[in-house]
Amino acid sequence: MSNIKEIAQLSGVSKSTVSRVISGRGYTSQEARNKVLKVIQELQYKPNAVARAMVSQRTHNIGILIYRSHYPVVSHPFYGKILDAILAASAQMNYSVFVTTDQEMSFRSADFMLEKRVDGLILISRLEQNVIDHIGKFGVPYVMVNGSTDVSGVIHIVNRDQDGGREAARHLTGLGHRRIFMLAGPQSHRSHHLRLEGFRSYLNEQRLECSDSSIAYPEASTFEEGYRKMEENWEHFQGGQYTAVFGTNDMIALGAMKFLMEHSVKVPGQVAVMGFDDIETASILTPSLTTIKVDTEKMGRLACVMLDKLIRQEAVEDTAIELAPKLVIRSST
Amino acid sequence: MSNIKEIAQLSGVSKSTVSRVISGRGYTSQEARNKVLKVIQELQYKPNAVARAMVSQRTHNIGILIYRSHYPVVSHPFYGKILDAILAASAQMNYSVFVTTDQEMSFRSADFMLEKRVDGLILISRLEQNVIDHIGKFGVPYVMVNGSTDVSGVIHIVNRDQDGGREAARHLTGLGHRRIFMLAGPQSHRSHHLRLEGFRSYLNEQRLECSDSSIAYPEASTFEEGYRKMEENWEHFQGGQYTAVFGTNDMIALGAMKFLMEHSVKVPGQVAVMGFDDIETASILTPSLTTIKVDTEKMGRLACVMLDKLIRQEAVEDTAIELAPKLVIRSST
DNA sequence: CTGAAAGCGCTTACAG
DNA sequence: CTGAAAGCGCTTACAG
Repeated sequence: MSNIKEIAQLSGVSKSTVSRVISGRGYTSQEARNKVLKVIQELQYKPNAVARAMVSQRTHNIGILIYRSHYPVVSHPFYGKILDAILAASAQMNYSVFVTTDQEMSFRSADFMLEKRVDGLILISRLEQNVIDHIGKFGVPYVMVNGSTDVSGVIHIVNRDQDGGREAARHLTGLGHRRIFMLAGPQSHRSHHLRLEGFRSYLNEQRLECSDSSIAYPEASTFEEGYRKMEENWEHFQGGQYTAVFGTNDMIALGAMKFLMEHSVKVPGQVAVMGFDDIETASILTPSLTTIKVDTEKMGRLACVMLDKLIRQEAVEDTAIELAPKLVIRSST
Repeated sequence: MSNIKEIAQLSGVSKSTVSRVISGRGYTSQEARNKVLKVIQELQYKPNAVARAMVSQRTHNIGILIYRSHYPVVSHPFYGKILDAILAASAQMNYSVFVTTDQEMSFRSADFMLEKRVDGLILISRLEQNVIDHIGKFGVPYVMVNGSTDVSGVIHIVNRDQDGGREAARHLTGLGHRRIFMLAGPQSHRSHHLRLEGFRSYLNEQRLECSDSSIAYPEASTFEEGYRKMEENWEHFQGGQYTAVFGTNDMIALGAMKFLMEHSVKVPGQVAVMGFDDIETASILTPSLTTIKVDTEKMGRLACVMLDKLIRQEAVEDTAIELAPKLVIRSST
């Protein structure tokens, strides 16, 4: 590939002039400009971004870190959508993005990104405090998406999960359901915890029963675990006169729904099922799943916008950005 | 962030020595090594990969280009899985990866990657010949995944789609189906074309009827289009005594299945439905979908392995790498 | 308006 | 075994 030196020689000017023509900064004569531009065309010159980064101390690259112990990661129906939004937004803002996934919660991926001198980092989902602390030490700007941290002042974009939980409870009770079985994902995860909390708080306010025996805790937020927990609690469920199931995410709800249908339970006729997230599968299934939609598009976009502000050292008003969830009524309730 | 110069000063040696200690190349005394390593520890020094790339003319970055006009891209149930595999494999091989998605088939994304001086490029899915030609001009190694090109000598990793189509036909006819309705995605796309071709060739060999009226062509390979085409052909379908539907991908098949179920057709009792790809949703739905599994994991991994060979200028035996599809029997047939 | 020089943070021969 | 120098491809003051 050609470089600035070659272009300078071929067009009979100095490297400085070539640089000025390309950047448009500083004075250049019309004549010089024409000659240079012509040679650039002919050689199909592509400026070397590595060299530029070297002198400007800015790579215009950002890194996305996703820690997940299980597949899918990028193709995850929820996180993948956030990633899609980030990719679209960052392209518009002229950032290239490194996507890094890590099975274990190690420093490896983070260090890699640090060595590559990314301008900033987007941390997706839950990650351990020590990783956050580690990254914080190097002064590289970062934002968190759909996760939380104890470090104050860190920009994080989250869904109003508690409100969403309440919304779900309002919808189900509004339909007349009084005995609702809850399948709540890992409570160490902010979202699952808050969704359950919101759901329960609404039931409590309405003076509806909501005992601990009405809650089962799948060990992972997966379809399989949703199915398994429903199976495990099948006898209790039948004896408890439940008329509805609430899962703290769609996958769990879908797993439970599958189990119910396999046992000839009519959904929503006999039991209504509701999830949270609004993944694509939720709308495809028969019956399609009623759920609480998380605005993943906005999450991803805002993550980029906020990170860009941090990178450019602009003032940032809010450190916690909370997005409004939205009830999506389909045919499972 | 600290640099090699700072480390040299603090440990009382030259930059050259520091560099030698870090790289492990060339001689260094035990004493010098200890001093340098100690300072590196204290400063939490992270070598600047940008500077290294500058001198070594190798970034150890690769770029993934995905052109798709519609969302989802990264979270696409099929392409996302390939991407996941690429990410995992490239991390193992110490490459960082830029993920770039583009709505239009422009040079923009490709040029961006070229400017970043990636060591190589992975092109996913179908892309127009002019984009491939453009990339080819710059001498950057690239491989294609799940796509095809007229340029000879280009490494491409594909599924044996024709074999898969035949396998599907064998399965359905083996179950006794004689009248099969086909929903074939965009025929400009290699996969959809070959899958249909394979399916038809098997029927022909078995002297089974396979007229053009038994085929409908959804305009996109989506759930919605599968549904819509089934709807459009509903009368014809009912009149034609069809007992099975074959979709050239799962999404199309799923759309058709949804329509059938909404019209009280028992699947597989009255009509069997079969897809292609084996996306996650296929196993989740009730009834779960019988399909032909594409080895996306291997596709992604091989793409990295082959690209790495090209980058290191190793000899490459085969230019076309074809993976074997696998029949996955579930409950829709 | 233009060019020579210095410098970004490294690595790699080359002397010593 | 070690250090000074040159160079990777740019940009940015600075002189002219």
